[in-house]
Parts: sequence; C-alpha cells; structure tokens
Amino acid sequence: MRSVVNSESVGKRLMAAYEAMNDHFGNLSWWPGETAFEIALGAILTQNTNWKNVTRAIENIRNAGILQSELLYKADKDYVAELIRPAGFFNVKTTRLRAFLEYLHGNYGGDMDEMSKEETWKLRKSLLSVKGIGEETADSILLYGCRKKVFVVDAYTRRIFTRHNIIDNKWTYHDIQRLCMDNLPSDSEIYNQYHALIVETGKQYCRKKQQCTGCPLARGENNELL
DNA sequence: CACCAGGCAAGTA
DNA sequence: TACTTGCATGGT
Repeated sequence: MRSVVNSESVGKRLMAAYEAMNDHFGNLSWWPGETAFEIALGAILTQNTNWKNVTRAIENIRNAGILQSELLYKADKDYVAELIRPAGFFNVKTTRLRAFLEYLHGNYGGDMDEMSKEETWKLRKSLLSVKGIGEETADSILLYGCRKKVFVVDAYTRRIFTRHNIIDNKWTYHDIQRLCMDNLPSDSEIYNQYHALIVETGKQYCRKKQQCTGCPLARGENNELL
C-alpha cells in the first residue's frame, strides 16, 4: 500500500463522497443486462467505448437470436464482427470475445453460473489469463455478473481520487482497489453503487475542459475538494 | 475541426 | 518499470 494523504481519515472521506454522490444521483441500478452472460459480453464490448454504442452491438446480437454463450460461440467470426461493429474496435473485440467464450466453454461448459461458483480471487486470476480481459473487465464481470465482492476501479476513479488528493499517479490499479476495499463496508451492493456513482459523477463533472460546478463532490464557492 | 468513450496487449527504451 | 501505439465507431 502506498502512502496516503490523511490516511487516518480516508475511510470517512470515501464514505462522505459516497453519501454526497448517492444523495445527488440516487440508486443507479447499474449495469443493465438480463443475464450474467450479457453482462460479461457488455464488459468486453465497453472497453474504451461509449456504452450507447455497446447497447447497439448487444441489440444486434439479440436480434440475431444468438445472445447465449453456446450460440455466440458457434457463430461465424466475421458475422459476429459485423454485429458488434457499432461498439468500435470490432476486430479486436471479436477476438477477445472468442477468447472468453473458449475459456467459458473449456472450463465451465459455457455456463456463467458454474463459473461463478469459483472462489473469487482464484477466478479473478484465471480471468486475467484470458487475452483481452484486463483488470477492469475482470472485476466488472466478477462484481456485476457474478455478484462477487470486488471493487471495480476505472479511469474516473483514478481521476477523481487524484483530483481530491486521496491518491497520486503512482498508485496502481491494485493499490486503489485495496484502498477502497479496506476503507468501505465489505458489501457488493455498496461496491456496485459506488462505481456507478463515480462513473456518473465523472461523466458529468470531471471530463476534460469541463468545470466542477454542480459536482456533488465539490464544496464552497471555489469548489473546494471534499 | 478536435476530442472523447465504463481498456487491453504488444512493443520500445 | 514506464511510456507509447494500434485498435474504430459514434456523439458532442
């Protein structure tokens, strides 16, 4: 764990930030998706891509009638690439999706419920061995798809925590994840909502060339940091 | 026109 | 370890 500014109060600050964002946005019921498989699919397709484009890709797959692991696994690669085109990076994502499907079928018979029975951190490690699944994608699948107790860190988490001097740019993904999991209630619903709140706050108030005015994490006339 | 989006892997030094 | 680059569509 790297050094922390005001380390004794980080837990309180993280909870205060949660309360402020939660009051502002309410329950976001994040990561829409009917099934665990659909959530995993979305986690791969959303890599560096607007979610709106991902929903288009998923709808294409749904309309094609192959929104199931077995059917998508059997489907022609070029056909799948065409269906997910709106999500961008469609060639690499088709390859990554295929790698995940091979993993899912090779180890769990294509069944997300079977995969979810694995111990959390053992499963995380094996997911990371799949080409195309990095830390954020793995954790999104674990938290939102498998309902595991894992905190998801993303670019907005890093940006917001940095701007609030809770971390600096030396912190790794793992450092930030541990900071949150060590200082927040050990509850997947909290992790779920917290990540959703950070993304909404980031999208609306922390993008480049954008003022912090109105941000639930800002305070005072000069938007002093929470 | 520029810049960004719910990343990741591979290459370079 | 610490950058850099390719991947590609669609919105603002």
